[in-house]
Amino acid sequence: MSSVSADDDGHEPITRMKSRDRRELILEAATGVFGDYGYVGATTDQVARAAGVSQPYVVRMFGSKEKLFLEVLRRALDALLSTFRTVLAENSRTELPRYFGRAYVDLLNDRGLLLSLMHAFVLGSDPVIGRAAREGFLEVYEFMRNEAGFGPEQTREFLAGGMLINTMVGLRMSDEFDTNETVRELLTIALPEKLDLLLHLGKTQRPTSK
Amino acid sequence: MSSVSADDDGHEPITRMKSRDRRELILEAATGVFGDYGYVGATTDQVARAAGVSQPYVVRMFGSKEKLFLEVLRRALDALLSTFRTVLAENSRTELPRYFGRAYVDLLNDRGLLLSLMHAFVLGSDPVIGRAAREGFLEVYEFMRNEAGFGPEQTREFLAGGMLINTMVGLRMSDEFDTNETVRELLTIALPEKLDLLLHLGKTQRPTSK
DNA sequence: GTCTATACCAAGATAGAC
DNA sequence: GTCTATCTTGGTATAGAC
Repeated sequence: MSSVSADDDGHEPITRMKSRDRRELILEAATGVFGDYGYVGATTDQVARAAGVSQPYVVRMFGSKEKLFLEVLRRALDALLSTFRTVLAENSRTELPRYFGRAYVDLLNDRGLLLSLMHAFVLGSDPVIGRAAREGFLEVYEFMRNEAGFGPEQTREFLAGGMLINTMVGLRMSDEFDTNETVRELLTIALPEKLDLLLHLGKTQRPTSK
Repeated sequence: MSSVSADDDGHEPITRMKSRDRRELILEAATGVFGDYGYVGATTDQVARAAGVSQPYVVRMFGSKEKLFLEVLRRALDALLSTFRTVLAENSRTELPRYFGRAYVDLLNDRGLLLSLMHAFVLGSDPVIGRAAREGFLEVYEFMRNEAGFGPEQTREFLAGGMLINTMVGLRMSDEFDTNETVRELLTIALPEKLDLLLHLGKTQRPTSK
């Protein structure tokens, strides 16, 4: 413990920072919070506390909760696509599906990233977020077809597998891995490999209160 | 038009009804609304207006928004499973996957049903809804494995395909079918057959205001 | 069985100080 | 660049009349 106040919940005077850095910090925190509670369910105050700043500051910096979410979505898509592009550049064409699968599951390390994506994918009826989400999904689709050179059926299988993984994660199915035989079976089937990774993410940590 | 008030937005004196029937009516309305806006995003007032009753009445009848959603979830799962059971009873074992696929897409007719399910599947971090959602998904999984006799890989493929369809629907991807070439391509790939069905659901009708 | 009125709280956003 | 204080809205739930 340092010599400052014992109240370390992030509300003691904070060091100033370049706004670029703070921005990154908040975006990371927001990715986690949106991943856990969804766009509507998450509050800007939760994001603020997770980032160690004040609630109004979050709104100030991004203009609105909606704009913040759009940035989180953008970042998540960029991370996804750039991961795939790296895989594409480093591996032989034939083994791609397997490598993509691994890379995808690896993205689970970035807490909330795939989860935030999934939350966006269910918000199609929202006029602004829905549009962004559709466009985002299409980017991924186009990457598969055009850059990675996947055929229609191969693309379908890959996307479907991804959505199944997302659903398992969204459901926090792994929370019951130890206590439920059927869950073990299901997860073993649903996750091609790297099951261990999903499990090591640990149980969902839910703050006692909102 | 009948002789009653011209204000027909559902707020004129309503005929009394057996509570069982009213209950069904509200559950149907709620399925649609939750499907469109998600559990958190939907309001009990939207549900009430869609059902033509007052907001407090909805809460009265179900105890809370949460309990209402749990009932919607339960009903959706029952509909899904009983549909599959019917298919199972009526068809030869060998062609099952195809028939299940069709039956699943047919469920899209029940506006909001699969959508509400999908919304539940992303709420794993909610202590009560998350638990119900996991259990629901497991019911479907067990049906496939035990009742329908699907093998692990067959089950995986089926569930994955289902989640991809759900995602397409959640994204309201079909709203852009006419205006976007890539969307047409994607939807043709993602929906094994019965694409027409998805399209005939029509554009998402979003009430001007909440 | 169903409504109207309303209490109450949570959350996003704004103003303005430092 | 960042905070505290606060306005405002909207949404769940309760009370009680008809």
